[in-house]
Amino acid sequence: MADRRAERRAEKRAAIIDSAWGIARRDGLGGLSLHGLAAAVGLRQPSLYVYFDSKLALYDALFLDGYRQLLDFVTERDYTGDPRDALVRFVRDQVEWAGADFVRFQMLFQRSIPGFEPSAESWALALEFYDAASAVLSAAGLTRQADVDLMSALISGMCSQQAANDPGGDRWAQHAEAAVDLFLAAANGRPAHRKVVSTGGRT
Amino acid sequence: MADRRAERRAEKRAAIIDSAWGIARRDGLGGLSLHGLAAAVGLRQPSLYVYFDSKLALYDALFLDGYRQLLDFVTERDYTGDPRDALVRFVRDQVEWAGADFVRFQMLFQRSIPGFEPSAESWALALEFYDAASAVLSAAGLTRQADVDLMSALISGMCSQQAANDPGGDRWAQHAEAAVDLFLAAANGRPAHRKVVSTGGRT
DNA sequence: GTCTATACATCGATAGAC
DNA sequence: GTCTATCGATGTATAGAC
Repeated sequence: MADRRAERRAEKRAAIIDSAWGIARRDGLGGLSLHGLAAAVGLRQPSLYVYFDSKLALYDALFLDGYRQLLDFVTERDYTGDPRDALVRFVRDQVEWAGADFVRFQMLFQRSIPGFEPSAESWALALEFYDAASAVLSAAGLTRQADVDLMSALISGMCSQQAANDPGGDRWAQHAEAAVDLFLAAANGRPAHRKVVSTGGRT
Repeated sequence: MADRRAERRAEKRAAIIDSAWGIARRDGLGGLSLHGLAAAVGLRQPSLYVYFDSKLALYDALFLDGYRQLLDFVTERDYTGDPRDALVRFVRDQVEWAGADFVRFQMLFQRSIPGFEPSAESWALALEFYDAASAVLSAAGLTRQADVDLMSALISGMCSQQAANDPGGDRWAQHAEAAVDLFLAAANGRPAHRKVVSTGGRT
């Protein structure tokens, strides 16, 4: 078909985005420049405007691409089966995924670029991920708002620390099981009212 | 004596730093410019070089000032008394403090400015804070590396979510008690103990 | 210590030829 | 679709007068 052109265009766009990730990993997200990016893909800077309307549009494409990667990563994995085990795997996967690429994590989960707001289309993909994550938590019995808020915060914190302090490692990822069991122990053995306790001593 | 001059100089430096925080809150940390900052304090841009050697030095001053604020905040509070209650107060205070100023949180705990690395002097102050935080955790019985890593991650995540999603609110801060009790219930129902090494952590 | 003037670089974006 | 050329803005930093 005559969509040969659109296809090659999409491929080139993807190549530019890949290259942008590489530069961002080296120079930081805020250090990304169109001149440098163009040079890296064998173009002159104005030619990038054939593929992106503006620099913010490029950032939006990165945001979208990052969530596409994350969503692909999540959907190609199996979080069915025993809900507790699934949640453990989910947490470990998330932390490892975050630790694999700090700037990608930064782009998706932190607000480090002044003036950048994801487009509605990109944000929709982000919401898809949050829905998928909610399903895994919910299946394991974490449905109360407080539980979800806290578990989300813990996963987020583990990802952040892993990405910032031990990129590529597993110092925080290895605590996935402990993290999940903390919550499940509390959520399962919870009567109407929580009334603890802590003697300060040990048993 | 003739330190009148040094005194006024320090005051002016502090005024510049305060103004810089205000601009950063409005334009983002990366959106801070020396021209804009100078105008805001009634100076011309080159005059800022009397007070700061470079823009990175200004960022370092902000980093230092932020940790000074945090350390003042922590030391003026009382985290003695019942260790569990102290830890609950500590967590709540931290989350509220983070939620009070997103860019300050961003400067202290995220790496959003390409090329900026805190100086050794500034970093020393950061370590003071981590020591103080460790003491509060440790007093409550959280001494194992895994416990400290996870509790740190949870506090960090709560702060991050609070600052990014509910600035000035208390959606995450109100879960301080639940967060602490999760950990203490687990830590107390467990025979102890291994030795812990320094966390060296940063979010 | 503050100013004017300016160097000098970088950057995002546009116009128009090919 | 890619280029050359260039604009205009911004931004950091320095020199030197006062």
